[in-house]
Amino acid sequence: MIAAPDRTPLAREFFDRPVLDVAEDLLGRLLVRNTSEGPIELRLTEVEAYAGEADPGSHAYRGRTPRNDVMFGPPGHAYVYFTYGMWHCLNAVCGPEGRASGVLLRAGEIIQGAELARKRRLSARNDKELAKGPARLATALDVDRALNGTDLCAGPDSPLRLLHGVPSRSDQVMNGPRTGVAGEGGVHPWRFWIADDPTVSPYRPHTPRKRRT
DNA sequence: ACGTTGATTAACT
DNA sequence: GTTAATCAACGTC
Repeated sequence: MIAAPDRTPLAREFFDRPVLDVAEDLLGRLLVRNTSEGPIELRLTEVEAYAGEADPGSHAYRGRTPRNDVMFGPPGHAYVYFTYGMWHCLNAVCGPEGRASGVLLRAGEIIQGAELARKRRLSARNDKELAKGPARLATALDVDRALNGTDLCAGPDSPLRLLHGVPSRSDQVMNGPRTGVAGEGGVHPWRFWIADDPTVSPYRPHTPRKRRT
């Protein structure tokens, strides 16, 4: 007998904790996107923690700007940023207000609305690739900066929410270095994923860019 | 391995 | 005000 996942939203207090605790605890939870065509639901399988202004890997490292403003606000809200001229990535803001920590939602398994996700991810060769990577996840769920600042703890009519779902057992949670983070920020094993899950993205080390002369 | 693409920001005038 | 380097990535080669 398998218990049905808990479909109540995560409470504000869930996010108002140290970011590493929140990151690990988010694995197995449900991310629900209400689109005009219907809901898309995703079970989180991979995340990364970003620890505020002291973290060289964080957008907040150089202080508060219009772009990262949401990270400095109250926990439990969505921080969506645009990167590489093409893609969006989705984070959940954590910790006490002003701390500017957050969890990047890197990958997941689409468990409902796959037909809607496939329409947005035409290059995906199979359903396991629909949300295998942070920009793929955002694309599959039709997340862009219009959703920046969305309250993830709100009611069922909200466009983007995080529900309790079925949290992963701690003995299935792996951790290691973050993807693509250079220098001292790269030493922290702050990437968390569910062991042996086929929707987890491959690890990619930081690639230094060529300096233009 | 390489090209794509544009917001953001530091470093200039 | 203007410029140029940077960037938590993906798709195609």
